[in-house]
Amino acid sequence: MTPEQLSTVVRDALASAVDAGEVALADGLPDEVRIERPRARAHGDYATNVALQLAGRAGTNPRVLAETLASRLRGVDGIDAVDVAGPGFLNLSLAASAQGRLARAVVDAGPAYGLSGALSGQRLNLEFVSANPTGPVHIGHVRWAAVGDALGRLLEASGARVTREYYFNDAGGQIDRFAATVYAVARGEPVPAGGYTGAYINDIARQVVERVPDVLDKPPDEALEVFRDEGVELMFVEIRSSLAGFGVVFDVYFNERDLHARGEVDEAIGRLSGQGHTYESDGALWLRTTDFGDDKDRVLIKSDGTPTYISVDAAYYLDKRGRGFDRVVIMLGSDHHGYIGRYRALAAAFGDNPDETLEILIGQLVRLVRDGQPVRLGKRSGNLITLADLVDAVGVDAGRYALARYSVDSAIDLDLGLWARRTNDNPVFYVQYAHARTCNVTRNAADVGITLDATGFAPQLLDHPRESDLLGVLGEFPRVVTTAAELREVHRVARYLEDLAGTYHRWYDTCRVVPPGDEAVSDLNRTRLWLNEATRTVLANGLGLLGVSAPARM
RNA sequence: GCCCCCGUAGCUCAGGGGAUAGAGCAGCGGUUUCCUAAACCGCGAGUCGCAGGUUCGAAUCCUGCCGGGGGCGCCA
Repeated sequence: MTPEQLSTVVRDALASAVDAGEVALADGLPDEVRIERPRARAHGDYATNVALQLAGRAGTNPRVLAETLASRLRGVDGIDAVDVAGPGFLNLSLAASAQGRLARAVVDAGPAYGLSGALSGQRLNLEFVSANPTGPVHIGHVRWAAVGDALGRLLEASGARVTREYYFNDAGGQIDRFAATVYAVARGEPVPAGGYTGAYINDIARQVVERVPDVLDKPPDEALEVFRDEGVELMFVEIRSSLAGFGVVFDVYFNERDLHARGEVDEAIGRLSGQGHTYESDGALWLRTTDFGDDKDRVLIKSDGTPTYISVDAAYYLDKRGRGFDRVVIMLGSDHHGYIGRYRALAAAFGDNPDETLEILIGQLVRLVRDGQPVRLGKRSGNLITLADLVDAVGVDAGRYALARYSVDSAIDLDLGLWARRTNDNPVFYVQYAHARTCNVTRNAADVGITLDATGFAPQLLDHPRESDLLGVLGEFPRVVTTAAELREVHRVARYLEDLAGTYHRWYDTCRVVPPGDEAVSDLNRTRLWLNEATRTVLANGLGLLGVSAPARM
């Protein structure tokens, strides 16, 4: 029996008590009865505080309500024991057979175990990374590369339709400075003020000259354009390929230039003006974002006649909405948190309810540390550490896992020494090792003739406390996935996997699948192989959600 | 001055209002004629920053304060 099924059973018991007139609920039945795994084994396999929650509404005291439910639950098939404890908790213990059947259900579901329709019907646009094409992807972007990609997988697993999108700022002043820098370096001149530094600039300059050999003979204006177009293109190819090397591929790479070229920026400004949300002052056009909760108004068109980034963002927001997304999710670094107010104001100015159509996720700073000292210098980009530097130092799996295992609300220091280590103080190896171990058990079992054969599956034999523990953790997985998706908290999956890995290792230590020595193979051995395979399935599915590999051998 | 995030064991961090606050690491002590010891078991370790409030019940929600990090352009 899964926690979800148990939850339904308890709700049914409540419903029948209401029907029988034993309980009167003012606002009707709750939609869902929450079932949790109690920390202490003495409190049963599962517990619910439903009686504590509803006693007030039922006009009775919690223990009385709990007893009413308990008497109805005691007869239910698969439930072994029901106790009322403390102020009114209902502690439930399952029969081993009812709990054990989960092993087979998980194996039968395979890669689908953990998928749900919790978010079905939602169309989400996830924008993340969106690093400017003026340099390589650096550490400031990498957290969202790992977390955003994993979040996309989680949302899809929960039934949402997701588009991953990269916004490519290929217009504006920073690109002008980038082009000027590359042009200057190609001519052997010093980097102009406000320009970019780093070894990658020399690479780009050299490659542009290779692609357009006569570029330096062109008139400066023309040459600058070549450096702009070619340089940005080369930079973008590098960004895409470094992200792909990190396992992050976007469905849409959106060019800012297209917004300008298609007139969408003018259109967005026109719409805002048409609805009376703008005014002129100091020669600039302002958007009255303070009408929508922002702390000050924002400039849409500068006094020199060019649009600000807010105008472009307005156009981009409209573009996304026009493509049919219910919800526009944007993931940004903490240095952009001030952006939330104005972006929400934009959505509101367009007549949307930002609580429903816009979600801005803020990730706190990531620093890299080695031997207790902050790592500041990257190889390719002078003062910045790049994605490639991180992958060089710890590899893709450890990099992704390390970034995904902490709440994005916390600033983190990643210890490169730790995450590169192949020991169990490195959480990603602890989890991957558990997976490799399940595979090894399967291989050894096959050698003595134990295979996943339904005829030998006897769930009532999985009655060891460690088996109950393991089955309990396996049963939580679907809810961990949907909770993580709903809360946009990817780290919950990583923490769950660490819990599962530990529970598995403890089970493995005590409960053998392959019988020792010359002992005969029994149904217990055969049934345990199902449990082993169920664990492998969940470890693999969970690691897959994080974009981390699940090795069969280590 | 205003805004966002954080403050839990020596360290790094989990902990969606519930029972005796957890894990990993570090420290100390153990476990292998038997599926991978990259594992497992045991021990010690806490004023959940402080003060109020809401609640039957607060690490969790609210307010204020203290400490740390980050931000507040007609840059993007």
